[in-house]
Amino acid sequence: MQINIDILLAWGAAYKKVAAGEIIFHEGTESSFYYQLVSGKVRWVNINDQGKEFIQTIIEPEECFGEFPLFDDEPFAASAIADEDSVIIRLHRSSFHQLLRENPELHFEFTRLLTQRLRFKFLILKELANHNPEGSISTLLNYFKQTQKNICTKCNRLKLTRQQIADMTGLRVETVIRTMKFMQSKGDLQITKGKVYC
Amino acid sequence: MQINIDILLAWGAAYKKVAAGEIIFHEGTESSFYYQLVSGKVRWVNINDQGKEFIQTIIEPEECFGEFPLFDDEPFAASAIADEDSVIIRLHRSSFHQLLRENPELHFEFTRLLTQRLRFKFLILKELANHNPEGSISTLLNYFKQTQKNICTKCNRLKLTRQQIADMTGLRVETVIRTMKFMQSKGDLQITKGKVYC
DNA sequence: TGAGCAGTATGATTTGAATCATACTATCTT
DNA sequence: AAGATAGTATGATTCAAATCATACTGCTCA
Repeated sequence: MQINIDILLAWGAAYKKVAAGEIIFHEGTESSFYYQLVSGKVRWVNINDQGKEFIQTIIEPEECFGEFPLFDDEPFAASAIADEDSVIIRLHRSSFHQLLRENPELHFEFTRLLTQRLRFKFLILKELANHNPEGSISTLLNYFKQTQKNICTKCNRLKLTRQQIADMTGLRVETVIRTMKFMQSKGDLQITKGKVYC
Repeated sequence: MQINIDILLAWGAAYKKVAAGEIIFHEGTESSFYYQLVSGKVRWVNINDQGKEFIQTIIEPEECFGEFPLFDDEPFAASAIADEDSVIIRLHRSSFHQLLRENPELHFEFTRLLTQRLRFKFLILKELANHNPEGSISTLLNYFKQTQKNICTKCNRLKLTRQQIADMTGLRVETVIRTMKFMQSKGDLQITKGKVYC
């Protein structure tokens, strides 16, 4: 879900450029803005004491992120880091709330987005709880296929690294590599020159 | 978050009694209703092929559940099962949508609820991904404390069984029992006659 | 075109949660 | 009050993912 850039600008939003690797906001800090990605790629991520990352969501252009504080007045639940040079746009929360009040259809779209994100978490959690790497990876890839995210719709090539899959499933990269090889041997997916085709 | 019973009734909602163990709705089935628990207890749960349960949320009186289909037109993401004889109330989706349209403040409250639930999933997922039973259990108990759920606010006694904690963290009940004993030995919590005090 | 680096892949070992089995305790029901 | 059952607890074993180490391949950049 995205809010049309022209609408955001009309309500006072401002662009911001971020460099690859730059932290847009930190988990645990307060927020006063609505964030939307214009171009580039951002990962919405938790980092533990050992520096290990858990990627909650990979944000793509036109998608919003870091919206929790706007609705529950709590700090950020995860950090946002740019995977590549990116452009984001942000709107102050008071303007954002007013925008929703004056545009109920937009509010419904937003509610739909939160629901889709919550459903995704239900899906991933039930798989993680099964302690079955193949199930977790399979479920994640199926989700990407259905939502047309992170997979090339023309050639079905997975656009993510094994490490990113590992970071989204709580598994180790070695486990993801071996599990995907196994899935290839079963015919569940194809691997050519290291590239995965679902 | 709850919608006042009188409002629900005024908009055409109807009560329904469910017996302990009764399945209110099944994962994967379609829905046309908004559900709210009036009395009793319900668990919102995924059940895998081996019959193992993953409890996504324990629903308490005045809380709604099964709301995803209302906003994203997809089937139920988990099943709802009554833990004890309960009373629920439900409103047809079209009336529910109209109720929100005519009451923007209610819609905002609902958005806040979804956000809180999403934040809880972010929290549990990042802990599960760390493969650290003590961290997962500790985080869950802290969450219950903060939200005053499942813990007696007068004596701090945990109202859930070890099995329920296991079902909410993806761990085995033996692991939860041993980990809680370990946490007791560290002074992180107290156990008296099998009862846990946080 | 070649060097360097990111990403993929393989092998060996460790380890802790799962698994299986069984006993004990608290609670409920008659 | 006693029997039955749910829940807690303990002990032993298994095993698959984590961990550690190292090699190979594809891609980027000069």
